[in-house]
Amino acid sequence: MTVPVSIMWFRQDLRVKDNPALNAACDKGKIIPVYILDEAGNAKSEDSTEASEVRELGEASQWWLHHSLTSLNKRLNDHLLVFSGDPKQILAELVEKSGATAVYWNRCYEPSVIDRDKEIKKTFIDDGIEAHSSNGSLLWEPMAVKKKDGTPYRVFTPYYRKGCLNVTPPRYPQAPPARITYADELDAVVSGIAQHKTIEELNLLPALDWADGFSEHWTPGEEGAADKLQDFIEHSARKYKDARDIPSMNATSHLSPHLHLGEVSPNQVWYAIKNKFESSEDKSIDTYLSELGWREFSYYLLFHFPTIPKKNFNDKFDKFNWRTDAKALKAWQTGQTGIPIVDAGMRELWQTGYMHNRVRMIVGSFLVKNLLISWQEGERWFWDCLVDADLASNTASWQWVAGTGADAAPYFRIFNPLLQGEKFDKQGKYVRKYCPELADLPDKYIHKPWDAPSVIAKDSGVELGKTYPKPIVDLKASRQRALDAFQALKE
DNA sequence: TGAAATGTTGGGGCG
DNA sequence: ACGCCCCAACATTTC
Repeated sequence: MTVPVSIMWFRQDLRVKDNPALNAACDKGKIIPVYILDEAGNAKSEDSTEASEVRELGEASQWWLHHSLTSLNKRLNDHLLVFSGDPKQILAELVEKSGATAVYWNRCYEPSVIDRDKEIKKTFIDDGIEAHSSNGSLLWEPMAVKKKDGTPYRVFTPYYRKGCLNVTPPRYPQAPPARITYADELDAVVSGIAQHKTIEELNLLPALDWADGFSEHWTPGEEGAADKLQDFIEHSARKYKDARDIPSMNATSHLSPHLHLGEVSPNQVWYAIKNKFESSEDKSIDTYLSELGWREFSYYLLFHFPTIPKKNFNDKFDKFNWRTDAKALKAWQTGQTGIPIVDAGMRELWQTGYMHNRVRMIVGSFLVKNLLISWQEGERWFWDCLVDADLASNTASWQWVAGTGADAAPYFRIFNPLLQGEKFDKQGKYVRKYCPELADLPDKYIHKPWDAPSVIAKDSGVELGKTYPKPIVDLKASRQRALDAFQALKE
């Protein structure tokens, strides 16, 4: 009697533990583990509607993916088969060549991917091949959560409390498969498939050495994710509520890039925290868990409002006249705005592929409100630079900051980067780290070098317009300009 | 998961 | 002792 063979199609679930699809596939028999870099989307992007956007991965995400696949392959004892091309066609060919009788995967929630996967599932089932999808990435799947009247929530708190917490607890993490048995002679199976590649051949690493610094901060893969989670639980979770706002403390979990590719499931994080701290012994635990809730909310919004990656959630803003200012945009991107906390954040992003969340809000507000440049520009830059770039979180968060989104910051909430700096980076530790040319300024002027008396500036080696830019906008005037512009829209 | 303007209160200095 | 002013500290309102 022969053992049935299944294809385990890895996507955004690059882990072995708590992987429902992998467990189901292993229960069935032997597996063929597969990863496919989807290039189908790029070819048809011309005629795609807003709702079915398929994006090319950002540069930082590509770097991460390369290392994450390498790590997964190791965990699978070098059995991961990697392809580049159209998943539908490649999977079909694999099924045919291998004699597999079933395909397993965990669901993704980007609009275009949902459509694609539905089609794949239907085709297989029509051909008599089993196709099973599971929930491996979310605590609460979007389709299950609705208001009483059947429409989706638009505000976070009722969504999270009434729609999620009060209805069902998140699925408890599953034990990893007792053993993984691989299908025989995988080499023969893939030998004739042109799209078969090695991980290196996917060409995910940037040509320049831009990403070299990333590895000082990050270890992509399931093990790196577990380490970060352990670190967070031991050192930061208990003080999260207040410490998370201080960029120099690095008291956030740093799990976002790991969660994005599913190197750890939100369920594993949720229960690791819950079990460790019993019934939320302090508010920090609930605050952290609600941040996982915001991640869920982003996926929820993307599912129910699939146009949010491109269009304003609140279409009133469609007629807003954003400024086009290539020079200012460039200054923002490169951390040369002359506003220390903004520049520090943008440079952290460039150097590490990451930015502390408090600072993301500050630089976002600055771009959209002080510079009046559209959130899409910011979103695109983050998409390319962030190792945790995630369509759902990135677009929902930018719309939030811009005031165009669901349950968003109101238009009149304009961060004053100077006050934010003084409040959350009192001694300027964060600014000094990423803007070393300002490091010798006294605390009093670290966030406003333009106010430093000339003697002090000179002593600190700071010459505005030379060693560090003058502010590219006047904070007070640009604030007023934004208020006026948004006010006009309202009328 | 703001900021700034405006309003209110209460303590202390002072005539 | 009292009124007056100043101002910090806090609260409320408005954008």
